Amino acid sequence: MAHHNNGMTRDEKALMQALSRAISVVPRVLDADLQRDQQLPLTDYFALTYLSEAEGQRLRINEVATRLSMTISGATRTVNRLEALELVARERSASDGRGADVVLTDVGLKRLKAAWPSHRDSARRRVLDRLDANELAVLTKALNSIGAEPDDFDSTDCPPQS
Amino acid sequence: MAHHNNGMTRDEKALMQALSRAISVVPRVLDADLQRDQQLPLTDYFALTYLSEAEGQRLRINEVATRLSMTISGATRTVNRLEALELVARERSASDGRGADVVLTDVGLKRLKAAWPSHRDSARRRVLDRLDANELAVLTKALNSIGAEPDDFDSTDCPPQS
DNA sequence: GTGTTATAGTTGCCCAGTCAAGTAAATTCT
DNA sequence: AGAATTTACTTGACTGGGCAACTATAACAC
Repeated sequence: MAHHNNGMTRDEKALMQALSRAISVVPRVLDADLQRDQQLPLTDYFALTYLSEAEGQRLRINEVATRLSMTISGATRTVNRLEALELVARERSASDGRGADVVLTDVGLKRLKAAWPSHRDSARRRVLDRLDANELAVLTKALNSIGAEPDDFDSTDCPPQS
Repeated sequence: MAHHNNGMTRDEKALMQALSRAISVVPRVLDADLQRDQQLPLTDYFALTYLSEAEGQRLRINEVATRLSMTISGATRTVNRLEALELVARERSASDGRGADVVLTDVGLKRLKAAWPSHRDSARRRVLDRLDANELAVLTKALNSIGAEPDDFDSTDCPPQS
């Protein structure tokens, strides 16, 4: 019953619990808010946002993937969805014919502008309003420092047993 | 009210960005670590953990769902997976025949014990080692306060701390 | 008792996103 | 130049999990 010494402390356990709760809950509620108000999935909204901020309102697929923290194939499918709605267009890159630039369309920009207030309010209600300035700063720094590989050991081979 | 009439401040934007990155990345890396080392999905690992901590090592499906922050149907499927591996068993509840208790089996407990060091190390490497004591405390509190509905939610959601 | 409503789970259907394999253009090697 | 390799996606197969509809039991009304 008791904690073993080589385990986590109570505080560490509490953090991991809080983290896994937030990880499940936050994206769901933000997405639900946006879907309800704007019929736009959160991922697609973010993709539009990143495009709107990009030079020439265009990004390569892999840049979309990076910004969304998803795989390239995931980004491909996201762009497919947006393209079907004509919120973005694919343009074969002049400089590199292997892949396409994803370009924000006028419709896409309008859609983004229309969705923005809703997402902003949602983010305030669900997240921002509940944090004071200090928490905001610490949280931002802390969240940015977790997750990524400490130092890449990708060449890990198969575990002992087969 | 703040002094920005329309958008978010730079800091607020940075937070939302950090949050959405962490939300994508953290579960993926923790899950990948555990799958690689223990062939056990993170969700299933957490389910086993909650069962091991429960009175009589048993929980109703809906309690599993609550702890995992997922829907009841999601929890049903998680339990199905675990049951197929014989890590848990369903037992029709004596007191309420509508549903089942999910009981941790001996095999399940062994599996959990075997997986625990791996998950602990993973959590340290990916998360805990990168935070100092103050960050840990602030982050825990902050993460616990975000997400849930502001309007109509039970104050039981705000966890007391000792 | 019978009928009605509420509750606990399960199941069918769907969607987003991952991985691995495939394709096509670009780059490097010889 | 042509072959080999690397890069930049795309696609097929699959998985996890959500929603809504359904089943079975329980509880309440009469």
